[in-house]
Amino acid sequence: MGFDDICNTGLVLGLGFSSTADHKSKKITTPLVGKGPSLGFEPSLTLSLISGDRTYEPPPIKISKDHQSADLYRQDSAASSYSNASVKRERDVGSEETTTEVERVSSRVISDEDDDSSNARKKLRLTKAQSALLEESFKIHSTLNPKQKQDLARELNLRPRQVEVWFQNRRARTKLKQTEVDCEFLKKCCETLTEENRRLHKELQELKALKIAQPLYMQLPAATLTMCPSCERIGGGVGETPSKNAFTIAQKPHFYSPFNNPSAAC
DNA sequence: AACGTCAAGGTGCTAA
DNA sequence: TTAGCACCTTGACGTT
Repeated sequence: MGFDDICNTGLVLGLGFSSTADHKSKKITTPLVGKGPSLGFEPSLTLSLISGDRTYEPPPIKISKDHQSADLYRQDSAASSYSNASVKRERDVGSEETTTEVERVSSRVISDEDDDSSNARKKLRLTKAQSALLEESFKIHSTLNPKQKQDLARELNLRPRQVEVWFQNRRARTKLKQTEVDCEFLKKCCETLTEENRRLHKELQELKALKIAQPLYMQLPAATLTMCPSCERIGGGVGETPSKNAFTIAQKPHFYSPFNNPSAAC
């Protein structure tokens, strides 16, 4: 069952987050991966009727200056990105790496001799040792103060800016991963609630049919019906108002019936 | 060739 | 004003 199918039930499932922390908050003190969904916010699901005229609108796409003058930017970017020789010397830095790591990085080195022959932006790859140390540090603290950054950069033979960028990207990856986990969790919630909704609709139809089938004199007054205690929580009537019926049964629309299976919520 | 990954650049926001 | 961050994007490189 796809998401479109879920959304075809005549109901709208709202996915909300009651945030406990501003998403722009500066400090993320713990890595989020693997801690289950919704750290820092509480997912909330609401089922409501489709209003009919609302469609999903993706967030506005930001058009950066890059797109307006792409070619110019590429030139500038290529020229500026690696103008700092300290980036290019990064390969020499991981001299303690194994032979496989040497192989891994060999094609990425821009030697000083290559420097003036090509302005092309070459991708820096961190060595396994560097990545491992960065990961280890990230586990301890996902953000760095300037001193930690300096120390780590010195230890890794990288520029502080590179360490900073690595942590920024690492946080972004963590957040993306967490978002995917949350998404899966909410999809499951959606499926569960859709199924519950379907079941309750069916139960309601059965109750209505039962009521119609019974002779009028056999219908019990409301006061004699047994209310399902757990349904105290499930509010909201479906269908006609009680005042239209021969009997006024209810403030709570859903009553326990001995002819039906009790609610799964019970 | 298409796609995924990731280092790094650009931009806007916020707190100090 | 500025540093630091999130977010978005680019481009190089590896993999399929």
